[in-house]
Amino acid sequence: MNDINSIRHSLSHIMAYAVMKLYPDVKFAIGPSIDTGFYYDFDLGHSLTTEDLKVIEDKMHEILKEDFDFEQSYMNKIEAMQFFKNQPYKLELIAGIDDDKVSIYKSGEFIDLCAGPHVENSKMLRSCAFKLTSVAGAYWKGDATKPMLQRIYAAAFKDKAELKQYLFQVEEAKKRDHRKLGPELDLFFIHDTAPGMPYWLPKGLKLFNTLLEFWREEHEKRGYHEISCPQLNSRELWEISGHWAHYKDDMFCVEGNENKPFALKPMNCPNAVLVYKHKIRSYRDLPLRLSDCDKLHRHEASGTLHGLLRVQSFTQDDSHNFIRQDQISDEVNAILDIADLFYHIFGLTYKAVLSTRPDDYMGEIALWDKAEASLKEIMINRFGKENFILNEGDGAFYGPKIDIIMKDALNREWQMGTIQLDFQLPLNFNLSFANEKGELETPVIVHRVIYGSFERFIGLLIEHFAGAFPFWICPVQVGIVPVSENNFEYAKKVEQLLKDAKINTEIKLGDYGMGKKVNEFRVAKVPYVVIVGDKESEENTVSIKIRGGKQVNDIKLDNFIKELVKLKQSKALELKEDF
RNA sequence: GCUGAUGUAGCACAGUCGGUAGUGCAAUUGAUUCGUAAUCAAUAGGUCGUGGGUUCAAGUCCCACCAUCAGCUCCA
Repeated sequence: MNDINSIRHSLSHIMAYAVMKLYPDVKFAIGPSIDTGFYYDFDLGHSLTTEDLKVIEDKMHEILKEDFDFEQSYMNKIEAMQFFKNQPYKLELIAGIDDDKVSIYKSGEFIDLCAGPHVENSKMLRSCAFKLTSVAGAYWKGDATKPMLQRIYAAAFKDKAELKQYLFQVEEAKKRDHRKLGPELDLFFIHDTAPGMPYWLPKGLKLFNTLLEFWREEHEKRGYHEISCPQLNSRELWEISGHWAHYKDDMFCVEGNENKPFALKPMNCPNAVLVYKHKIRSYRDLPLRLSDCDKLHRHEASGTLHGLLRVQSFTQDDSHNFIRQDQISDEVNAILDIADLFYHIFGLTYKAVLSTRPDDYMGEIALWDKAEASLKEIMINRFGKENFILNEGDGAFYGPKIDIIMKDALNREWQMGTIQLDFQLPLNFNLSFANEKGELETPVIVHRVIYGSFERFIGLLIEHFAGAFPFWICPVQVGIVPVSENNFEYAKKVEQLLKDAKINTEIKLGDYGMGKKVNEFRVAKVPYVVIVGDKESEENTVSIKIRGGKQVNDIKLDNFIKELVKLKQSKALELKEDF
């Protein structure tokens, strides 16, 4: 009965009790349990600081010394409204309850509108461990137009050991944070003068380009045609596409010469549409898949930026597929196949979400219904009925969509790939193609990305692998350490041969000890450190230290290179350890 | 954008009651020519995020702005 959720939920009531004692005028909102503890939202009429948390936490411990039951009782709505007459948020909640019977919990002097469950008695919470971790603003009912409340978050577990373990895990996860690892590994940095616009360093760009190259190969095989379009477009284009009306606050605008306003493109769609319109199209041209990896700029609210995961300048691995209505199912399936391939190669797991027609939809309802039915069928066939999330009414106004969600090191969710059907843009731009009878038909546009954006995907990869990437995407695949200056010549020969074989190689010819050089490569998480001394140069071999610590000696140089080329081609997740 | 917090050398950090900034690693130079997680020594490096204010005196106190961090909202 006293599962961890009732414990956490009960502790949230204890916290509310403590806040009530410290701030008698407080208005209570809601206080649920969450994965790692609980929170409670309060309206105090003023904000809380970190110091206040300590006071509240002390008060909670004081309350827990008391001995009281968590008593459930019921009221009808009228009684409840009367009882909570000074609690506007509770009144709103009561008004929203369908049943006339309302559940109330009393714990000590604190009485709350609550469906439970709770532990039976405050004694049962004494052995538990909790820590108030942060204060944050949170909008009432998650609505930015409603008042901002003060939310207190707490971590809570069955005992001290579990809490300590959790706090330790959080610290460990922070070490995987791409914002720390990325600059440390010389992949990228972000300067204060260009918030949310990453600088790609040589190693980071190498990784970026490896992903891009893989992407190009796989998409060319599947009938995609890459294009590139203007970064700056006249405002007129955005007015036709409808973006100006909906999106102008998020666009970086440029005052053009001769009073012609321009804006940096926040998405590629209108340009792709112009490429489509560049020629008269026939049904024989469809599906026409126009992909592009141009840079996009979106002005984001200042508090939302997050390393590479939420930036203002980024590169979607975009494509706009122009198809006939009866090609929707096949096309979406083919795109999901690509997504499977790409995520599988990196060992990434994901969650798929189908979002359907919102209230403010545009277009023909029959087309929506048909498209949604086929998307649903695809999802059920691929993931099983229970293994995808259906967000009714959460689609874009122009069409239903499938999103791919992944988690970062700290379990925060990020949208990666997305497949969006669009019935509206073809109408805004008056797109057409000639069918078999020579009549004009309107195509459907599928907007789709697989990585999502290279920036976000790389951010996630850094965290997923903690910087120790699979061999084929490592910016430095082999590090070379000569034992002494006498071995520089042979070391350079090894370097040249590896480079000829297109293996990313770095050599350390500095005037300092080899131990330090080996360590530098270890810190940089280089998969193979090649050590060459007199013995190796005489025998034309290498000794290697493999990432993780294993050592292998006396490997024939030509064999080593051959094996690395094979490893690179295989795109294996694991390093080869036997040579 | 909103709520709270943070900002000292490339990085990690110290700096007490307001008295004019330090340590380690990295860098540079010299010595060392070395067999696997960091050779020794010396040197250099900072308008303490930016701009105002209080004060005889500000890294330290106050205000504004910028950036970052934890959330909320939004989003690839």
